[in-house]
Amino acid sequence: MPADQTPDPSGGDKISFRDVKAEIRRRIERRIWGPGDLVPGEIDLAEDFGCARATVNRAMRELTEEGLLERKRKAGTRVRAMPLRQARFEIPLVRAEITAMGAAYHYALLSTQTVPAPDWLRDRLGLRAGARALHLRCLHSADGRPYQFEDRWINLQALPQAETADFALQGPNEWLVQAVPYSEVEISFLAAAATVDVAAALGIEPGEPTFTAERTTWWQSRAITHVRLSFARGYRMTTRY
Amino acid sequence: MPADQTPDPSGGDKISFRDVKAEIRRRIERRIWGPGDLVPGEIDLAEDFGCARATVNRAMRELTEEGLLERKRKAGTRVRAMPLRQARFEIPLVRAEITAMGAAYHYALLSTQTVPAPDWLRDRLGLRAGARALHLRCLHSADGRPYQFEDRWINLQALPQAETADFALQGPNEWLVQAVPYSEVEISFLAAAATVDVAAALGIEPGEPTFTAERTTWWQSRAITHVRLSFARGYRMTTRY
DNA sequence: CTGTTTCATATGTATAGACCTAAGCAGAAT
DNA sequence: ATTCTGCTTAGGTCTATACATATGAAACAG
Repeated sequence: MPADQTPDPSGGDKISFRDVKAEIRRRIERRIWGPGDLVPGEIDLAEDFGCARATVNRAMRELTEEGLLERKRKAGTRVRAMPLRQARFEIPLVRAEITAMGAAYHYALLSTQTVPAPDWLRDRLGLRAGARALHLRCLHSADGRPYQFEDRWINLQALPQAETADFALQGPNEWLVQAVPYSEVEISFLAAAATVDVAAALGIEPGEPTFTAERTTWWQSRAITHVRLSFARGYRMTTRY
Repeated sequence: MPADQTPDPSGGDKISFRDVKAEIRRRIERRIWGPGDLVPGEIDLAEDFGCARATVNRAMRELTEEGLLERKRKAGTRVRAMPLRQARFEIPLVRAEITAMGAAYHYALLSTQTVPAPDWLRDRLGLRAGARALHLRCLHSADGRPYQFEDRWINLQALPQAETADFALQGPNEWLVQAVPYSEVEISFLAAAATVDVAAALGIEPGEPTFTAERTTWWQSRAITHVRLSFARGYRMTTRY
């Protein structure tokens, strides 16, 4: 995780929790406190740094959150023997992703269909037999070139208003965000061979490796939607930390 | 992000920042505070909830961190119109990943070679012409089945001790973690067609879609290592939030 | 009408003090 | 030796208070 973005308030005289974080980081990087070592308690550090315990506490709490420290009551705080490598990916809406690249965003609805949910979908979303689902296929383009193919299923039991919504102009993702405020999500990434229709939509060869994301969304324990996103050739999901 | 893991301290009488978080979450989910709305100030909320401002502050700070709120001084706090979808992936060592599945971990070093860094690598790591690099190829297996093929390059200028290290028993990843404490990382995920040697190592067909991670690591602005990890057929990287 | 200054205000953070709680440890009881 | 019991300790959190800082908005100047 990058350093905090607030500018260095080094003019100030009081010690900030940021200063404490930075100093602890430094001591870990320089191996002054080696992996697995027990670090001094909050009270001692507060005294060393000339600040309140709460300040040290916040610094250490955040460093723990970032994977550098391990804390346990009574046992004290230790430098993680093996720093937790964690990456955070922002999952923007396609529109935002494309316009952020400075490209023109274009959306097209390829097909809509209300059908009985297939078995694998019923299984995935926990629907009863015979449940109906809305099946959408869309294409998102950047500067006229296919960027992402969206294959979406919406649970009509949970979201009946989806059946009458118009997805010709607004993508289902954007419609859903305004229809369902906040939700539990399971997302996975995988490499898949392009199926015939994915290949046709993206303008690639069937069987080509395709970076794919699958996302299932629940709201208050009810499955709302399942989507499979297939990205154009050469797509990379990148982050720094 | 999942709810905090600490057990509900509902026996307590004082209001916890967790309670405040949960209640604010509820109000957002139930649309009591709709997207884009300005929410009451910390002082008002503290009064409402019957707790100190610091408690409300922590609750709102964390919700902001989690992408549900937007805060600006003087302007106040708003519900994010479009909640920031962010996923955090833990990048465990392969060993941990495999043993966590309950499978037996096995590591094999396929080849080691000290060579002049190829152009693409020099470019990637910012090395000068003629710089030497250590090139390793390894296979990580789960219950005897290939799981991940590792194609790693180590900058010998930055880490000369790598040349004499023994990677026959310990994987380069684990060696590096103990050699370089904490580092800046760029990681990307992509779908690639298996090259001949990747396919041979993983026991798949050349050209098969392969989930691939590429990671470059710096320490104090010096490039340390670049690695390309190719995962076995069917691999998925999954998370919930 | 536009650029500048001032002011009020919401958030951001530091502090001292208090109490809670998990958990390591030691000594007692079995 | 093993289990139980309490003491002690380090972190976890809340409170009340104070000051810092960014910034929207209003007052003001050109």
